[in-house]
Amino acid sequence: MDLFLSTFEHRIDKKGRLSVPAPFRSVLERRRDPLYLFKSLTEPCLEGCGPERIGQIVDAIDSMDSLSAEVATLQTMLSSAQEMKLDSEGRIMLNADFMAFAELNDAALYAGIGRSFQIWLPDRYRGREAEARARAKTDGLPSLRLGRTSPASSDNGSG
Amino acid sequence: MDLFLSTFEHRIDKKGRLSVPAPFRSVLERRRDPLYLFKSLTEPCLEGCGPERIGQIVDAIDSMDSLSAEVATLQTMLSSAQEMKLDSEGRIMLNADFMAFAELNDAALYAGIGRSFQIWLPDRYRGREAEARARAKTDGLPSLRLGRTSPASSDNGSG
DNA sequence: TCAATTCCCATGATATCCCATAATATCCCA
DNA sequence: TGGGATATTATGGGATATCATGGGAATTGA
Repeated sequence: MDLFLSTFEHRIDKKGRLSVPAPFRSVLERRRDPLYLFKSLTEPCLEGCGPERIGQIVDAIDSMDSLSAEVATLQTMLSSAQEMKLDSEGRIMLNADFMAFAELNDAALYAGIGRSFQIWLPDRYRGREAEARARAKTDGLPSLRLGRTSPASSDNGSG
Repeated sequence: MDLFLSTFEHRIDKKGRLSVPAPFRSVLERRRDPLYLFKSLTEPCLEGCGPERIGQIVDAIDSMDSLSAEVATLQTMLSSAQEMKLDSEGRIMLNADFMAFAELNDAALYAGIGRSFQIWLPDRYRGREAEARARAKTDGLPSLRLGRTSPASSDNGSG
């Protein structure tokens, strides 16, 4: 079970190139997965994942009423998704749309969140993190049954 | 699993030519598929796909009651469909009917949505995208069982 | 013959390849 | 355990290939 964890801040050079953190790369390489990025639907950041998540969205669209609002939403996700090709140094190039959406300029922060990761403007991410920690202090933790989920799974269902 | 993803905005030159995005072309070339375009039934845009999707529509018609309204609807899709020939630079020419239907003039936006893609008037597309994102923020994401969908796999099929 | 296409070539912008380098992490062996 | 040797990583730059786009010439078709 290899996951995207931890955070990494990398520079975006003047050609627009951005290194993918080596630990994330090795997760993808181990699975022989290409990397997909798409614009988050709810936050000003980019989401990174492997092909299985993209496939789930494609299949969900096919099985839903094509006139529904949900399908339009899923199509919006797909039409912002892109298979990223890494150069020989493990870098990606963010297109202008991605850069503008996440308001990136010369640096980006990767935040691993398990099965996927996010790419943020570093300062904005750190602000959100501080907010989340403050909320946890006042509101308490979400109900997490750590240490005991369902007994069955070889693949635990934390998503 | 090669899919039509991401968006591309291209110019329509004064001869009426429009480049097909290189990533879309390579999906079609890899499969040795011709490109079909037809008028969307539900939106003011054109739909693009390979022959397998056309075949699905034909098969669906064959299996349905030939007097039903659904059959008439599917037949309408087919009767607007056209196999597009690409020139040596990978461009297509949209006929007057297609241009008028999608209200295109000097630019077009391709939106990849997995197994097919759409061609929009750029500004209109961006308006729709903004609406979809606003809706997602208020209504939440569609109920996608991410991390666990049906056991039927998504990653075969094309490769 | 005229208009509309198709073929072919040119071009600027941009992405990609390949190499270099500095900093850091890892390995290896005394 | 220490410390030098080696590998990995992030980053940068020049050269090359690809891509979108435009225009002239040849070809088609009515």
